[in-house]
Amino acid sequence: MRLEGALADRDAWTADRCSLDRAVQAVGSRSALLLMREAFYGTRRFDDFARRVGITEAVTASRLRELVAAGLLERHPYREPGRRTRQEYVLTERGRDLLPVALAFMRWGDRHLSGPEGPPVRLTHHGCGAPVQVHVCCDAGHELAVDEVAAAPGGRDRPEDGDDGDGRGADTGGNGGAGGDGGGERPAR
Amino acid sequence: MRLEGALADRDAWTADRCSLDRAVQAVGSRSALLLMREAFYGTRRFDDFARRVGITEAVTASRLRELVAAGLLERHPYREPGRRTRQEYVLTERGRDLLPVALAFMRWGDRHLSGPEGPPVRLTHHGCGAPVQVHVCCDAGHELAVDEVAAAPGGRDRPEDGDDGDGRGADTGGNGGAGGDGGGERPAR
DNA sequence: TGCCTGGCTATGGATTCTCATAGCCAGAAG
DNA sequence: CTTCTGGCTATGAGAATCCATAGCCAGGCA
Repeated sequence: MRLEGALADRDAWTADRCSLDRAVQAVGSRSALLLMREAFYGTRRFDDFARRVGITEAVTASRLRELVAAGLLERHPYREPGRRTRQEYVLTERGRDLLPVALAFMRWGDRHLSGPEGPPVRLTHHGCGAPVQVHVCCDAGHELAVDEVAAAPGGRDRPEDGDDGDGRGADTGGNGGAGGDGGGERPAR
Repeated sequence: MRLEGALADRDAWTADRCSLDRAVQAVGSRSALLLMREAFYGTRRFDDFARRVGITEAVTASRLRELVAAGLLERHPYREPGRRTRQEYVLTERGRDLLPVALAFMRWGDRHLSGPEGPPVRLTHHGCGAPVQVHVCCDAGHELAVDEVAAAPGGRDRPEDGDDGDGRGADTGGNGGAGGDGGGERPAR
């Protein structure tokens, strides 16, 4: 990784606003990540989360509350005939945006931590059947190795960067427009 | 996400060998991830790690030892003139493979957690200057949304990603030059 | 009315992670 | 030899996370 501009001297700046740090603090616990995995698998109900993840109901309640507070999940009331009203937990746009994180972890584990039996779950593209990967690439389509990534000081939006710098709520839902850039948004399908 | 084959009934199987879980247990702590971030930034020495990450030397020593044991970093002795021999910590192939995880977290934080000031660090492709993204896509080049990912039972075989546990060094995602590109591996747009 | 059940909460204790502080060791300096 | 310094380790306290075990509450059911 190459440090550019004001970042060039690594001792001249601190990473106190680091997005990686913030993200890890927000959703980096094991149980939170496993709950998100289940949400990606389609789970919506409290006790399904607890049972499928294999954590206690107390932890489930606590993490689910945090994930809702952080905006990754939303509570929606539902009611089955003859049953009382319950809450289900559904992914928000922000929660869905965490997919690359979950899959990147999963793929790394597949590659480096699965024993001779191989990985337990295989991911493919439902449309074409090809294996799923998580890539680091630039908007021009090049895949990058570590030493091809350049880090420069950030700041408010620059036209180039394809996404809303804002954060909070600004859903990328359907393509927030954002950057003129002409790339980096939703794929064709 | 679509569950296929034996996975279709989510209550008929348990995720006890889950790669995501294993990966998180192995390198999911905040300090470990931040140390890896510093390693990606180019840091190699003990006290630089401690100071730049902002954790105590005790934690630094402990995590660094774990990361070496897990094969993400390697200790190499070095010696400056007039100084005694020291150890430096350098990324292994397995450690470099964690880049998508770190950057996926970072990008998510950039997008959803950075305040009005915007993200503190901007990542670009050193070669072409375009912003860096982390994509979930299939080998055919399609970028995938959550509901396009299919999960099927895994197992050994599958030459492509069946890479074993001890595997260091293998592969690196066939791309090597990557660059050739012109449309090959990139997300379809 | 009273009991039962599914969904969620509360409490206590064991682990794990982190910080703060102090200590150890191999050379360099004197 | 003694002292100093950079690199690393050890120890104990506090916080976060997790498990196990109750407990509560709304509504269905008898």
